[in-house]
Amino acid sequence: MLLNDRKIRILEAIINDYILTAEPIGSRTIAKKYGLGISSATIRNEMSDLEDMGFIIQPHASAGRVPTDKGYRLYVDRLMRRRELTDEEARFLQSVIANNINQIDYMMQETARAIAVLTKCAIVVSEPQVKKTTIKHIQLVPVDEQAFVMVLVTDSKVVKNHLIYLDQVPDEQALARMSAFINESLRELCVEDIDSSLAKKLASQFGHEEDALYAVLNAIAAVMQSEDDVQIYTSGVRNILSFPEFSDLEKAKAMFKALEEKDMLITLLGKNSSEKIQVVIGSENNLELLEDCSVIKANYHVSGQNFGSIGIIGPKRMDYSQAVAVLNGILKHLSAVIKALSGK
Amino acid sequence: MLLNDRKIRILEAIINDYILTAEPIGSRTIAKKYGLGISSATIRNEMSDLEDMGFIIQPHASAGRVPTDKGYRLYVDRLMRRRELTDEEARFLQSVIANNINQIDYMMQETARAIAVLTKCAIVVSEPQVKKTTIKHIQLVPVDEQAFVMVLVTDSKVVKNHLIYLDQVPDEQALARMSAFINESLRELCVEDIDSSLAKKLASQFGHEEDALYAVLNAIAAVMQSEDDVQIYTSGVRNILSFPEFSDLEKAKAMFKALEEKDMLITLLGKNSSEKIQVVIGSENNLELLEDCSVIKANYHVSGQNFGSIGIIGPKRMDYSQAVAVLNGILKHLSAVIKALSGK
DNA sequence: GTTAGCACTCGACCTCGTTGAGTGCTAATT
DNA sequence: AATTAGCACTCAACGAGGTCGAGTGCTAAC
Repeated sequence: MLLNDRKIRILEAIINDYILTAEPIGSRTIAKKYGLGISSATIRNEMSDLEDMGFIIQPHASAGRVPTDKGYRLYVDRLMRRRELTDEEARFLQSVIANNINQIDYMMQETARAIAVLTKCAIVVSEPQVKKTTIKHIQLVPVDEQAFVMVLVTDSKVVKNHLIYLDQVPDEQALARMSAFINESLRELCVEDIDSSLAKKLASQFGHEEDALYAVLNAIAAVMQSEDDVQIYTSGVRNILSFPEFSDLEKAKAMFKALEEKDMLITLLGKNSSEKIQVVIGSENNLELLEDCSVIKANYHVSGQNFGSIGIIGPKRMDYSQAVAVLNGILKHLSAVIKALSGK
Repeated sequence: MLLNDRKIRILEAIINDYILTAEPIGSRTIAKKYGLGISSATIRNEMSDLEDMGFIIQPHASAGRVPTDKGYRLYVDRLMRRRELTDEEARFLQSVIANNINQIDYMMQETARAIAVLTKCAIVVSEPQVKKTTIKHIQLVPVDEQAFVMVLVTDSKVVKNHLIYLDQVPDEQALARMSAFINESLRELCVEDIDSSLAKKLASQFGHEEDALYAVLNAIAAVMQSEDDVQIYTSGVRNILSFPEFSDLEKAKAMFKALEEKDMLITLLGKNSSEKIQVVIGSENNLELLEDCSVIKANYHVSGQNFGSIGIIGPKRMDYSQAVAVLNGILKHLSAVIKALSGK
């Protein structure tokens, strides 16, 4: 059977209406609401065909039609109008990015919150993994008689703190010397390169304050360890309560629970590092718990560095065009801000 | 009317049962389930008295009784069995505290998450305010040609990072000198003491690299500014969905929304800094949105420093004894860990 | 190929009677 | 005087039955 132009127009009407109302839509409604110049009976025949082709389905015998995953896929690929962000949306996103540029690992979380506000969807963010990046600088900063801080800067400008407690904290000068020594030894090393044999070698080279040196190297390893498994944050999860598809409390609960399962979210955001925005509809994600959801996701790279991934999770009838526009907007603003800062 | 022993035992039975079942409880049930040795008719009479005294109430004419705020208050003050944490609970909390002792500002959030798991309630945490504490140390750490990090350590061991972008980043030695100079000038100063006149004075004293110095002082001010309004975090908010009192979707939504209102949460946690655990029942908190909830809260001080506050929010029939035990446990473990670390 | 007409389906909603848990009151019992 | 048994009454919850309306598929006419 051929998917002629009229069928497409009808399918488009069904999907647009369903996105708006979340109610199954019947032939008469289409005839009345979307002046296609044909009668409801004709539309009925065409709808029957569309159902045979797998684009729409009847939830039960005497109900209207609802788009299937295949229907949404066609919509996203061919029918959806791609739009730009409104000025207001753009300004909002830009301000969030600009305001958090001083704490890059925090920025993605704040951005997620902003997207949640704009799209009214749930947002998942994964942080960049430190182990893939190299150590740029280490600095030991005194705190008091029992503790000092190890500050670790990676080449992707992520800064991590780690308090180190010790019976005998070296004085400020000693800490500075040790910082310099470690920096000299570890500069540009990948975080993965640090192991116990390296620690031993360094300790013998440095020759004194062994306790402190070991503690620092351990701390570096600990930071690495904790960053080793990807960090995942969610935001705006409560937004799903506003969607009628989750007005069943059990479904809502299941959804909340699903969005707490880190492993699943990692799978969801995926490992591919394409810079293109991806739309995953319903069961395409192969995750049973989220088969009623769609995900729009993107990876962020700035000058070749991975800043993490963002996924927008909503019901299958979510506003795809907005979601895509928002992710595109972020991509644009992020590079713009970074470029402006690096002064070129 | 006198609140005699028998009335108290009946009230206790009602509250205990209601905490368990969330259903209004009638005289016959009490007679059967809690062998008090009196008939349901007698219990009916006593319940009628208890209602007159304001301890219980009938939600509607032919229903059983439910405790009032006054009833819960009596329960918490006089009837509730105070219990200790189980070994398992204690171990769990201790491990969370110990594992995050290296990042103190992060520890409270992780602790909140742990409490949410234990109590199945929603948890609110407020961070300690930097402006009340003094600057212990500042360190400038190079990142790359366009940026360096200002690391700020407060006397309560909280460490804050702030990336500073500049056309001309001073080299490592210059940064070190500037760190030393600022430390010398600001040591033990309260964060509130830094203003533009001080900045001018310091800039003229230091004499060179004015741009960078101003940027750093601004950054210090910015950190102060952002910390100026209390930071509030929530955890385990979705737990409220499991309580039957919020099985009405509208109520659940209202609750979610309420727990996003920062101002309200600040009011809720309160400004008083008593070290005692406080129980606030229902409308005692004077917040209409949360009048169906109770809050158990505590402030944490270690060697006189405020670490922030934690509030456990649940329905009025929550497990008060567990909530109190958990907060007590945290208080204990926190001091224990800190003491162990400071080596005394 | 399109449309009007019609029988049919089925969820949503309303009404109404039944059930059962609960109360308060009164009179009998201890 | 306190307790209890008994009874009439109340009311939410539940299920059965009925109506309504939005929707369909099919057939015959245009």
